Amino acid sequence: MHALTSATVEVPLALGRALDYAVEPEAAPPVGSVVRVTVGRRSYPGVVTAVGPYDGPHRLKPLGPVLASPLANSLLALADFVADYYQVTRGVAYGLLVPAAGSPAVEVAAWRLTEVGQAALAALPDRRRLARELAGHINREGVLSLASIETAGDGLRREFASWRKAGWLAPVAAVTEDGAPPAERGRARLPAFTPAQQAALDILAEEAGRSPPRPVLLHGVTGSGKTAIFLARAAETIAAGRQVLLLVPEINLTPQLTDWVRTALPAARIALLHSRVAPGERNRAWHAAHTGKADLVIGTRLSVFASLPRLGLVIVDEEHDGSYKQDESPRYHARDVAVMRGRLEGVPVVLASATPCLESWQNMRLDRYGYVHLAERATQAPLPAIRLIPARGQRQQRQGGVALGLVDAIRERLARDEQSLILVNRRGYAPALYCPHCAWTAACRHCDAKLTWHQVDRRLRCHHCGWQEAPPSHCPACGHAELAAVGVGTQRVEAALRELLPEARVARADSDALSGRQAWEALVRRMQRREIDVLVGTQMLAKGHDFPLLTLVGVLEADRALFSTDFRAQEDLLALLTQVAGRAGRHLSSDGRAGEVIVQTDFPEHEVYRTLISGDFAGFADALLERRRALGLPPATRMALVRAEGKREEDVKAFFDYAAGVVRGALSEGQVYAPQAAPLARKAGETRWLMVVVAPRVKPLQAALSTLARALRLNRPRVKWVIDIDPYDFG
DNA sequence: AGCACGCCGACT
DNA sequence: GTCGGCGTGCTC
Repeated sequence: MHALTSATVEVPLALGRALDYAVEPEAAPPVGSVVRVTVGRRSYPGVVTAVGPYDGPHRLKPLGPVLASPLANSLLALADFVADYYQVTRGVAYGLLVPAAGSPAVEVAAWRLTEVGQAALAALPDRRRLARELAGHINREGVLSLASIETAGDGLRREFASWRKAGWLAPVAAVTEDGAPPAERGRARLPAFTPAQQAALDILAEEAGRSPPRPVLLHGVTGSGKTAIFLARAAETIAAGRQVLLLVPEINLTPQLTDWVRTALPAARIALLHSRVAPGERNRAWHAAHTGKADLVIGTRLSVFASLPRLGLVIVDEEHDGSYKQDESPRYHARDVAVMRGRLEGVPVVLASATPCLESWQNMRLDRYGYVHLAERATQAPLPAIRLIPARGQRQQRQGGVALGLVDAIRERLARDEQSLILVNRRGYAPALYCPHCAWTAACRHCDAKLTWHQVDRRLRCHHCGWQEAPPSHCPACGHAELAAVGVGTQRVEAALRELLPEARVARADSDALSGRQAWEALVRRMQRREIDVLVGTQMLAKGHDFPLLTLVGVLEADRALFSTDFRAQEDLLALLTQVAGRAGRHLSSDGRAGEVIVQTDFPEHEVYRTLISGDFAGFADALLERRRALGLPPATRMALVRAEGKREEDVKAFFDYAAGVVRGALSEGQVYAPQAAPLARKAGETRWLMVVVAPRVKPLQAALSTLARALRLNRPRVKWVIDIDPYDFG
């Protein structure tokens, strides 16, 4: 009987254990290697966690190809942390570490011009600008280096792809990397720093020199030059021969930031790792990071797990942004994972924001984080003027939800050939179709939600499950003939503005009007070409491009956040308003005036609005923190949510009877709140409940929930359940 | 997580 | 008579 050798592999499935594969003893890949394996009839990337003799009962399948050399132990430790903390299997957590496309490292390092290509190029008309540009990247030996493509723009990459398809290029097997020394690659081109910026930079350098370094909160008002500061740190890190990880929120802003980074760090080798990058490209970027060929990785939340063997600095830009929290399993928070990664690797972490989240603020106050505050703008442009105007009460003075004061302000911009942006926190035309006679409202038959009236195609839509239907001609309850659309959504605002300002070119930007990236980019171009005077849209406009001629931002329906059931709604509103204020304030108007922000509110005395005007974020955050402490809410405590949904309500209730019992028995300190119907108690035909668990510290919370997770995986309940640690979404 | 197998309802 | 619902069990 032969002694069989096996490699134990964690696969990204909710299996709860690793699988063994047959390997040749002398050809076994080392622990930590990324490999491809077959599970059932499908193939997955996995991570080798052990190699040794096999004496188990299974008939082993052979191990697939090795996709990448071993991941660092610190990275495996990070995944172990994620598995324990967020209650997912080790396999799923390890799945975050492997390249999404999961194909082996590209062997090709460069491309050579073929004879066909040479001939074609010689006959190329001058007007093919992109082709000419790409040809300029070919060196004297007729070789086009991969690096020049990786750092190129979309257009050039498309051109490159078409050359390949046409057979103009042939692959060249791996050539030596371009050998610019780190000092050169870490060269920075940044504007001269103000004394305040220089002081901030000094503190960051000092904090980075601590051993071990602690995370630093880089808190700076819009326009204070935060980006320049962390890029200067990035440059120093690269010059020292280390790699930098720059996390950005999941937004359309990435191309702009990327351009900025490329200008500031002209010689750095940059890899982009966000979901919009095509799989092949992402795979290449992953390997560039893993092999140490990339100096800087820019990416969204998933890239917090990028393999970076020489990691020297982690930056989380807009650290308060909610898109860092994944809302599907594994429900990790990239900011928190970044902080943990910094701790595990002994690397400094910079958390940058104009409106830090309370979690980070508290850590700063407790001296767990360093603090750098930039209170002044680095540019000449003054902060935009904030104006609060009444939203309700004067019916005749507003139309379609737009106050006449705001309409006048838009008119002023039209006269000056400037642009306005109107933010409405709700899409559709009106959030309800209402019978004025009997108070009936159109409701979704699958959810506990009202249907939204969409005027554009005259349909009623559910924004929670996608259901749509034609409107009834008469009230189904009382037969009344006239149904009224009540409330305000983007479509109604758009319609109202078209009517009030017939000379204005009005466009709408929400998920109904813009599906996909092209539509968004087309809109951005139209804005840049001044083909739009007034842009009406949802929050998606708050982030995003810089429009030089945008001098007015109007905000409608902001007060809704003040009455939200979400305890974080107020800080989120302040962050949103601060961000949109930044949209208006980037540049001076033609006659030298600052941008203006007009918020329609009936609560001008509310602390969110007062803070927006005063800029006293510290006072706001400290007061909020005090209140959270009094209420026993995060970040003063740690919270977890157990959520479950099922077709039958009794199943869901039975589940929570059981789950509540398990957690009550296992929680040593803290509190298990009674299970309750979720805010949207019925969604897409499913009954949804949730249970809140709070503890003064993470450890007991985590212990109790891992007991629950184990119990639930053992005796599978008849409902879909999730455990959400540090929840942000209570829907 | 997928995917197959398996046993009970409304339809080409 | 078949298509298809999701309960149960397995993946090396």
